[in-house]
This record gives sequence, C-alpha cells and structure tokens, in this order.
Amino acid sequence: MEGSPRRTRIQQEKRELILEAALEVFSANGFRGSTIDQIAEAAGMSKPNLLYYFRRKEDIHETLMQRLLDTWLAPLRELDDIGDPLTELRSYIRRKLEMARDFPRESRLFANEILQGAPRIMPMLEGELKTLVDEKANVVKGWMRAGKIARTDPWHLIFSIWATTQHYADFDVQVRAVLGPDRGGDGRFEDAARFLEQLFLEGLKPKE
Amino acid sequence: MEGSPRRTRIQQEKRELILEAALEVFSANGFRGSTIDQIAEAAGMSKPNLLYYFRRKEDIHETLMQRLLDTWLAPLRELDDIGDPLTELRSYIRRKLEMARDFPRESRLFANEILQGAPRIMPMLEGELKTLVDEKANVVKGWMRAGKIARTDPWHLIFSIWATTQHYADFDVQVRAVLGPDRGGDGRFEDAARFLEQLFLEGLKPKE
DNA sequence: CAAAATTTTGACCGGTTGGACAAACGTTAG
DNA sequence: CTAACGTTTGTCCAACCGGTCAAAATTTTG
Repeated sequence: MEGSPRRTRIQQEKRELILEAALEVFSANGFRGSTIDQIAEAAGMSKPNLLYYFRRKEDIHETLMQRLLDTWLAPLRELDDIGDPLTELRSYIRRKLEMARDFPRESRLFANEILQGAPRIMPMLEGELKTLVDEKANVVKGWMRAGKIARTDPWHLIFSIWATTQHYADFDVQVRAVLGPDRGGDGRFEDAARFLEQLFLEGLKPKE
Repeated sequence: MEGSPRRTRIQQEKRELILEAALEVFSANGFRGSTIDQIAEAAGMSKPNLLYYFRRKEDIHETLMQRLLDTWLAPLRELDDIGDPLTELRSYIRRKLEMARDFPRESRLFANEILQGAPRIMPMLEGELKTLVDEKANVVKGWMRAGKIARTDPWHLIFSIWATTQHYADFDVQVRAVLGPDRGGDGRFEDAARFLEQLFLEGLKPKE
C-alpha cells in the first residue's frame, strides 16, 4: 500500500498553479501542440522550476486527466432509478449543459484526447466508462419496459446527450460565430437548454 | 485577375497524393502535432521533395481546409423549401451521418481546427457559414410558422444535428469503446440513424 | 543563529522540426 | 544529341523542445 506522496504546503500550491495553467494551455493547443515553456509562463515560473514539481510533461497531462475523469462522469453517476424518468433525464441534460458552460476547458481537454484516438485513456474508456454507461443504459431500458419513456436505443441516447451538450463547449467559437454578436452572448446557454429540453422530451413533431 | 497557377500533370498528381497523406496525418494528430516528415512518408516521398510542391506546412493545411469547407457544407446547402419539412430534415440528418461515416478524417480535421479556436477559418465562420445557416434557419422558421413542425430555435436545431452526427466521427473511439466489440461494429451507424430519426422526429415522450 | 532541507535559476544538451539550397537526375522539345 | 525545363535528393541550418544538472537563493527546523 502506498499513500500519496507527502508534500509541503508550497508543493501543494505550486502544483495546483501548474495544473491550472496546464489546463488552459493543453485545452487550447492539445498535448503535442503545447510546450512546457508555455505552461511555465502561464503559471508564472521558469521551465526548470516547473520541472521540479512535475518531472515530465506527460505527468502533468496524466494528473489533469485523472482529475478530469472523476468530475466528468459525475453527472451520469447521479442519474438513477428513483424519481420520474423524464425528470431524471431533463436533470441530466441540464447538468451536462452546465458543465459545458462552467468547465469548457475540461471539455476541450477531453475532446482533444478522444479526437487523437484516446491514446492515454483507452483502458479507462473500455473499463470504467463502458461499465458505467452499460449500467445506466439498463436503468433507461427499465424505464422503457415500464412504458415511462419511448422505446429507443439507450446507448445512442446517452451519446446524443453527450454530443449536444459538449458541443457548446468544444465548438464554442463556431456557435458564437454563427449566432452573431447579438444572440451569441451569455444567453446562448439558456436558449440551448430550452431547445434541448424540447428536443429530447417532445421531438419535432407538430403539436395537434 | 489571377487564375490558378498552371501545373504539369505530375504536379497535379503529386499534390493530390500529398493532400491525401496530409489529411490522414493532420486529422489524427492536429496541425502542430503533425510533422512534414510524417506527411512525406505517408505520401511516399522525401521531405525536400514534398516541399517542392508545397513550400510551407501551412500551405498544405490551408489547401486542405479550403477544399473541406465546400464539401462540408454541401448537405446543408441541399436543405430547401420544396418537399415535406420532416422528410427534408430526415434527409439532412441522414446525409450528415453518412458524411461522418464516409469522411471521418475530414470531420476530425474540422473538429481539430474549431477546438483550437478556428484561427485559420474564423472569417469563413463569421461570413459564409453564418450566412448559410441564417438562410436555412429562416427556411425552418417558415415551416414552423406554417405549423409543419414544432416551434423551437432553428439555430440550435442545426447545432444539435451537427453535434449528434459528427459525434460518430469525432468521438469514434469512445463510441466503439462503450458499445464494445459486438455492438461497436459496422452496424453502429444504422443504429445511430434509427435512433436519431426517432429523436428528432418523435422525441422521447411515450406513445399513448 | 546555523545547519539542513527545500526551492529557484541559468547554463547546457541531444534530438527534432520546418525549411533552404545546390547539385544531381530525369524528361521533353528542338 | 543537346539544351532547357521539371523533378528529386543529400546536406545543412537555425530555432525549438523536453529535459538535466549543479549551484545559488530561500525557507524550515533544531
């Protein structure tokens, strides 16, 4: 058994500072597109100083990734059997959209990793993530069997919630460019929330 | 007025070869993550030879990007007023999903560019793309006014179609990892098509 | 305070990268 | 055949990048 290494107060603080800076840089440029110098400058320290706290560039990325995954899956973990199905799904969509709004850098970091083939987190996708999604898909299946929601593919339903919500973080510049200066402001997340709620809960069929 | 530069037959062919190789490499590693050497090797030639056809790395990327945008927006251009609205939308969704299936590299190239803040194509997003989307959003608005489809935000509707379809190209490794070896095979696009059709045309409300 | 431990820095290194260039090679037209 | 033109290659370079190291500066501890 090995506990996490003992660290001084300074080490704790500086490591946080570096991780915050690295999140900024990695999420904007990807892993290979980012340099240690950039991260060091964003953290307000010299490169060798940074390397005193993280011995390799990859260590920073790995630490960032580990932390990310916990918070990233939290909304899905909260989805559970108790309560009204449609309400549960609406809450899940809202939580995911809030994450896209409040943690866009984390979303882009994740997107960058997946886009490049997920070389560093593949085992996690096939293990922890798959297990969690399978479990929640079965919950959704139960709702369908009980006639609480329409029958459809639960896995693709989850994918579509991921895709539509994360889009507002990952493709933010495109969303803003298309909406223009007037509609692309802070209100876009509320518009998106309203739209997604209707899409998932009602579809596009006209109401009689 | 300046026409496109005169080129010999060999130049035409070699340039195509390079662009094909560059698409492979750029879409997998991003712009900064790709090296001229990688592209040259994928194209079966030496680095200086490649640089004879494209003088700078950025020229390759730029050429690739310009071509991409035309084909990328083609499905949306086809969306028009004539014909049944729900059928039109279903066709658009299917075309976009087919593009994700048949041109995943193009999708990832585009996603990479947007993720990094779209530094090279920003003017196009604010110009050509915005104009096209605004135009099509108005078509959709007309359908809504006519009571042909439910009232909702046309812009966010288009975003959600982009997001859900491109997801199967951009996040392909994640989709496959979650679906597992049995369900993650070639059939996943048909499952996705069925699901998306239901989602957009019916929503999740249970049928009475 | 003084010794010990921690933190910061400047100088440096080997490998990679984008790109330049001239020489060699091949092709085509007179 | 040969001169002109187009293509390919080997060599080289300067900038950059990840990372090392020893020494200096600072903080902590007895």
